[in-house]
Amino acid sequence: MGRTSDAKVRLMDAVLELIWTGSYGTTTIDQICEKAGVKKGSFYYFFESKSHLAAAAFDESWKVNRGKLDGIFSATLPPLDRLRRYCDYAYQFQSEIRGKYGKVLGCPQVSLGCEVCTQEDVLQQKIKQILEQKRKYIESAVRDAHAAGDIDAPDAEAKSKMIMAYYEGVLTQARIQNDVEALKDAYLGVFAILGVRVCSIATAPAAKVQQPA
Amino acid sequence: MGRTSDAKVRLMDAVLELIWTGSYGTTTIDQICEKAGVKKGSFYYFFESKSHLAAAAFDESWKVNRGKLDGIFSATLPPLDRLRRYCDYAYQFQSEIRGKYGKVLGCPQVSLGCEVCTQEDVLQQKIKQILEQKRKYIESAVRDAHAAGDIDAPDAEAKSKMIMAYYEGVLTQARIQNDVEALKDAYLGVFAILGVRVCSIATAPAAKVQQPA
DNA sequence: AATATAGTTGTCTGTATGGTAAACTAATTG
DNA sequence: CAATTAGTTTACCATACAGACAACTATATT
Repeated sequence: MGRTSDAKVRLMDAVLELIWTGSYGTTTIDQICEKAGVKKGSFYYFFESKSHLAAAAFDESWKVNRGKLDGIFSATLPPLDRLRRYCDYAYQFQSEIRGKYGKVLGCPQVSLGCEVCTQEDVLQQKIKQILEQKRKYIESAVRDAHAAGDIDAPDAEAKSKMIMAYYEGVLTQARIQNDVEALKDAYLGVFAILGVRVCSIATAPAAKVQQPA
Repeated sequence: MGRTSDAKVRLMDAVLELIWTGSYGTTTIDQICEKAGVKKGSFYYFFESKSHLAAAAFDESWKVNRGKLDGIFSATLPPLDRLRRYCDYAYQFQSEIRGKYGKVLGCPQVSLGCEVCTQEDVLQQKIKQILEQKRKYIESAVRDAHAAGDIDAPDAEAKSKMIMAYYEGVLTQARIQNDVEALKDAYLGVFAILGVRVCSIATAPAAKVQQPA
């Protein structure tokens, strides 16, 4: 074995941040290399193109992020609490992002997916796949809520697609408007879609979502 | 007066199509000029930059499109019918687009807004402004529905924001998934958000939205 | 220490890009 | 028809870009 380095992960971190804070199209390989502190030769040693790097980076990032969602959507929690926590998490997280970057950045997968879906097929497939996995969390929460008699939603898949559209829609709006406030009440929309009488929930908000280290 | 030409509108048409079918970042001035059949010198005669052209084009396009929404949201129609028609329109329109371009393209304003919001301020403001105007249609429909006793929605603005997030979210998903099917049932989500008992509506679907010439 | 492996660097090339300037052409008006 | 205005074209420049490559360095294994 030769020596090891973290240049690969630095490149992945860099591209994620550049795409998220800007866009895929305007992010250049030179920029990525500069931010990562990696020379262009090394870039081409590790990745064959910008799109391959981006796909790898989103894949890797999702593996990490999944753990957070596993916690939020823990099966030990009442199903509607999980959804509530998911909304709270979005607000919390985007607020942090706003503090860090001065801007609300929304959902990386949707932003990138929306931008490249007609152009970059490999990347596009990766994004679709991640978003589909995200939806599964919602779907099983809805199914559990129905089974528990909390809501009437025999078609959990259909409901989860609605909620997903709404949730990602709110995040996209937050990005475009550069405003986190709409996220604060996002759960109201989710519960409305599910036909939950919100008053009974609003008085007992879920505990704050813990940020992992 | 010297001679006249339609090079300006050809440029605006071209940039709209290129951004919508692709993205803002990857659309070059040379591409725009080629598609419009206009030389680069002429481009710079009419517009000072790509972003200025895009802003003008979106502005102009919105002026045209507004007429369509005025029809869909006609105050003479029952308020919930207006929303239903709006959803039907999205499905119809995106289906046409899919036929024409082979791809579902979603909402131009959201796609562009999401892409450039951290980078192009002029453009960003224009997009925000158009989206806000779009929302107003929904808001007044919700207010009228509440006044008519069809729904219980004392805060029409808040509800309209939810519906807007959902509606644009469904369109964005349609683009990313390249699938119009979710749009067919979009009205279900809208009515769920409004707490409408959908069964009573679903049996009496609104008339097909007419396409203006 | 020898050698293979893993990682790094600076440089080079061809092309695409935005942007400018100046020459040119067509329509309109007095 | 001459002057003016509006619109068009071509040629050109500097820069930024993706991508390739060959030379180089550090580490691990034997």
